[in-house]
Amino acid sequence: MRLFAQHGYAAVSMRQIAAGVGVQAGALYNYTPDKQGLLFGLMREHMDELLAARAERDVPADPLAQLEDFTRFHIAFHMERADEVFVSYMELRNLDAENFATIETLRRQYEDELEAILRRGVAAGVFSVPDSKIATLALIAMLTGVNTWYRTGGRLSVREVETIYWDMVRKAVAP
Amino acid sequence: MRLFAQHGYAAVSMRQIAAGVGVQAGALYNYTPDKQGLLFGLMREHMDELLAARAERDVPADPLAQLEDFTRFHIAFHMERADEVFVSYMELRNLDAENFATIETLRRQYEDELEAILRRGVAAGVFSVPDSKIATLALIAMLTGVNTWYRTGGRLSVREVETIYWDMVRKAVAP
DNA sequence: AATGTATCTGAACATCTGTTCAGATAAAAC
DNA sequence: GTTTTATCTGAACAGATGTTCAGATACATT
Repeated sequence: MRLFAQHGYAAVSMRQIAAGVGVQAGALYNYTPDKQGLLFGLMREHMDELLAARAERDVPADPLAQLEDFTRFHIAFHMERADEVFVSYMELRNLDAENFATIETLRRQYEDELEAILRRGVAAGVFSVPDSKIATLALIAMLTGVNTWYRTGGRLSVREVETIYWDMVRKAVAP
Repeated sequence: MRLFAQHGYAAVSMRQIAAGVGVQAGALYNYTPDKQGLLFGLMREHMDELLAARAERDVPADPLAQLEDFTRFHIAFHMERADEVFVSYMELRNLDAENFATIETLRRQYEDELEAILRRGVAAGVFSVPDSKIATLALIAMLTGVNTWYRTGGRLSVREVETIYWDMVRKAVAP
């Protein structure tokens, strides 16, 4: 996973992966049908864990608290899995049509959770967004952007970053 | 460029590139010292054009108008160069240290323009952001996210997308 | 028409690619 | 202690990779 994140799926050979886990290349084929299966497995696992972790949280009552919860969850989860996030966002094009569709469905599920929050908030009059679908994608892009600059050990804690982004998210959807 | 965007730098061979321009692989070496030089050339050209296009615009007077101008410019420019943007954001890891630093410097220049706008706005009391550097990166990530979903010929025009995002940007940095 | 310059071809190079598989090795089940 | 099962090795495979280069081709200048 670290190898894929650092060099890219296509640039990493089965022999490098095998060396990474201390084994010969041929042995990998006891665990994956082919190279793409390996990538797909990692991606699917990541998305499953994302949705599972999300489902475990108990949802607050009002949309504003739900949005804050989503924001903090998204940032915290993505920050502690920088490699997985990177690969899952970057290597989609290396999946064949079927595998791509599977991952895309999972991603859509996750996006739908945020969109549902926004819609409820708009209906309740506590949010105002020009277009709930676009707002969803815009906010997720903004939040996921943390991964491009955050490095553990920097001047800000995860909690502080959460708060900074929450401030902007809250205002962006304010009426 | 289209090939790099669709399949990724590492997944595209020199022979494929050559075929794309109707030539044999060897002929490419009259134009680039090696494969990475080709990627670097495309990236550098893209960043130069970005900064040049930005420099051509005459800047509005107040920070609010400047921010709107930046937002609309960024979206419009990035939407009409989907492939270049995609490659420039995705293939950074395939550059060696020196080339990477060059591109990174150009990107930083661009980000600094937005940050300067934000700082002026904060100083003038028309903006309020928790951290101007982070806000810069957050906004750029959000705006660049358009490239993940927008397809020409969809239900929204570029101008409409600009306006939708501008609404969210404006509110996100509001006092 | 003859020369010089720039570009392109097509083959060759050494090396790497994903994948397969017979046989070695180890662990588990009886 | 023997047999079954699972896992790993190491070599082999056919083909692709980036890059080089002598020679062909086309074009511009004299």
